[in-house]
Amino acid sequence: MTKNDAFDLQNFLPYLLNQAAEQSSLEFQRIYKDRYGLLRTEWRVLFHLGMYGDMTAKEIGARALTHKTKISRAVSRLAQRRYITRTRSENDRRAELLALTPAGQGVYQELRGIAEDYDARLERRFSRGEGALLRMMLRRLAGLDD
Amino acid sequence: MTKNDAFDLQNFLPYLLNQAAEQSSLEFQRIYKDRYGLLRTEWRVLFHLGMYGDMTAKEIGARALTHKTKISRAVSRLAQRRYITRTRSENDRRAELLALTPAGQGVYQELRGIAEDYDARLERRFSRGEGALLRMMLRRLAGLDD
DNA sequence: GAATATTAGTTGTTTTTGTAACTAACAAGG
DNA sequence: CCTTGTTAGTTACAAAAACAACTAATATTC
Repeated sequence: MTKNDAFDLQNFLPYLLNQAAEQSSLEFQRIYKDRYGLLRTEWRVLFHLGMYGDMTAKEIGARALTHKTKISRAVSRLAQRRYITRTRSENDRRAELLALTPAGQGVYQELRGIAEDYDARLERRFSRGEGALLRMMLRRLAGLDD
Repeated sequence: MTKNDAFDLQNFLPYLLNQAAEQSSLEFQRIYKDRYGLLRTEWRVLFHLGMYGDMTAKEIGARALTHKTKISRAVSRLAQRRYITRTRSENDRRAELLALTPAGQGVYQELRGIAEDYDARLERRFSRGEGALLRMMLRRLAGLDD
């Protein structure tokens, strides 16, 4: 009658994922937050532009699986800080093309270095091969491979 | 000069962890949210009590790595719905011992079943052994093993 | 054993998020 | 064209989270 299988909260995947994500995000944020006061979505927008080149808010939202209002607000704040510019698109005047300013480029470069270091530090917690497998599984769970 | 190593946002662990966590949490919430209208922290408090027995808000916070104000508010709402009772502790009258009511037990049992099913469904996305490894790595990242 | 510091939990205020409704531009069908 | 529908992005309002300040009880220390 009573379930005696090994289900445990500490092994429940959504719970574990949340804990791990929160933990590493907090730890990572402690490194860069004070530096530039960027919110997570702002950080993401910055990285998308820095890493993949100019694009519209919509494209960022699609890639990052993030709702457009979140993107919109992040873009506003980044523009206010003069990290990005917004240029209305020629062919579709609803959309605007986002691009990093030199200042934004600088911030991106520095944050990217920090991210690489932090990532490498996390990687060191796993044996060779484990890290790659972990990333693959997470990508699958995140639906990034679809 | 230019970094040409393989760093990619789509492989950055904190980013991936967040995406995966958000994705699975949202999906899982869609299953139980409408059912009982529980918020995530409320769900967690309920599960801690159901799974590990009566304890104080503080203990739950420590186990779940959750801030006390979040726990406090979750406890209030659970008590309002008569899912838990709060009894002032004998030896320390600041603390109160939390316990599930029969109604709370019932909800917990049902939600636990749902959780087990969902977890099993996620597990099926991975080959034998991968799932266990994933959980282990996540526990390590979450700092649950310390 | 009074003064001080700590701890369990709550409450109030500010940020951030989620959701819906909105504007302006485009697309398609008649 | 001109009505109807869709899309990019914003804004307004409600829900939730973060953070700080608070109360009341307990520990500590001199």
